[in-house]
Amino acid sequence: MNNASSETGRAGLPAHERVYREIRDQVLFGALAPGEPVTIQGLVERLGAGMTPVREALRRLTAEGALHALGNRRIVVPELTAQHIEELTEARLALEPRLAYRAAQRVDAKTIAMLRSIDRALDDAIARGDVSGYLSANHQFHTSLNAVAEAPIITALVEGLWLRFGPSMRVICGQVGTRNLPDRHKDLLDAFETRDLEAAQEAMRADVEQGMALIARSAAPVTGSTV
Amino acid sequence: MNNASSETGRAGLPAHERVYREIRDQVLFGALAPGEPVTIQGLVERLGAGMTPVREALRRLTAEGALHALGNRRIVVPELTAQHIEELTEARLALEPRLAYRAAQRVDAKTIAMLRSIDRALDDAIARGDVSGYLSANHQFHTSLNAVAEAPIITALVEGLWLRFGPSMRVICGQVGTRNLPDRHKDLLDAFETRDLEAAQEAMRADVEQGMALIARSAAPVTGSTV
DNA sequence: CGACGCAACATTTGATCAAATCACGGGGCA
DNA sequence: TGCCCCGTGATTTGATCAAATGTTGCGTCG
Repeated sequence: MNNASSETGRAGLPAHERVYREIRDQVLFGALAPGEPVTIQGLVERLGAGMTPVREALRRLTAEGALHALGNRRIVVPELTAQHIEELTEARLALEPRLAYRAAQRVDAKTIAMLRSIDRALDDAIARGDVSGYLSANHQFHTSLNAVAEAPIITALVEGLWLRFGPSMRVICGQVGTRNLPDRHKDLLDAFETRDLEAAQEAMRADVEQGMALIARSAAPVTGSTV
Repeated sequence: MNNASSETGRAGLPAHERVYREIRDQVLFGALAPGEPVTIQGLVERLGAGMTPVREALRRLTAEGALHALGNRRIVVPELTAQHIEELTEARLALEPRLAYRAAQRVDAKTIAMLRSIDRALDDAIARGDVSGYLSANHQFHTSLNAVAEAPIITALVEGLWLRFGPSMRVICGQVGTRNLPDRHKDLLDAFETRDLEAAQEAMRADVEQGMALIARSAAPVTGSTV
């Protein structure tokens, strides 16, 4: 009971870990806009943590590509160029269908039920026009799926990829609304139930391609937008 | 002229960056053995740096998977299990042939000449039985190749993968000697010269598979070996 | 238009606090 | 009587903080 920050279930963890997750979630859910500068002291004030933990969290996030370190020892939320989007698409297509394939080999009925539950929450969020809810549920769906694949290294790679397009995802959802958002999850879950490995892989491929196409289409070089 | 450490061409960089590269090279070239504990204070003494830079470098390396953080806030060089090797193989096969493909699209004559030069140094190292020389040249070959692919994100992913099996690579070379080391570089370079994209991709696939098979074969669960 | 000065910020250091491991000694059990 | 298990204290190591230092960027004045 030494910490007076918001009780979001991060008790007992070291400060740098808590700070890391805090910032990571803010990147993932779009609380930080692309191009926005990130200062250490600002974070120190905002999160009520010391300087060293913030520093370590920032270093870790830049190593993962969630943040971008300019040469001038300044850190910003990266803005995706068309080049980056193309590369991210290629990387995701190379890895995530494989994870789906592995997951289809290992998934059980209980997990499928859980995934369906998450997917229903996702549909609800879309129906409500709840962007944050959609992003959160979508991420949770894929995270849960990756856990089933039992491939921690590849999963870590993919998580890093998600960190990179998180901020842009938020911007895009704000632009196009929650209509036309990708959801190949039904096909994926059906493939899980029939143990069709190839179909699961294909469904994931389609989901990734659809999502990244959305980002690519809306990728305007917005610099200083209204936060 | 504030730093009295060894002049290895790392002048002008921030201390944490210098420390990071130092440790990373030691991991990559096998100066640190798998299972070996890594302490902050030991590094502080050995590298003559402050505590905070060492701390940041360690955090970054653990984030990349080059080091493994135990729950008990202790850090060790990871030991690869068969599971990990299988996963690393899958990830490398998914990514590196693509990089070779992209490199083949973009490579020019001058770069091919440079790569051939590195490959000759590599052959020399094998002939001399120089393990460190082989590891260094091999890494340099792939790094130079990746630079040609113009895919910084995927390249960063692959670099992270290399960090993971670096220590084991060293151990294995020590066991089997420099004979039978993988070298599909000739095929790769020939494919570059004829602009055969598919052949380049295939050569890289073979090189990766050969190298990882070597690791998998020699992967004994050695715990406390003679350091 | 260029040079100077100011302010904000990152970097680094050293010290201090907290946690975990290791070694050692005593007691119980075969 | 000898061996093994467990509790306790010392020591090593990690985590965090506050302050000093150097650099960068920007506004301003000549």
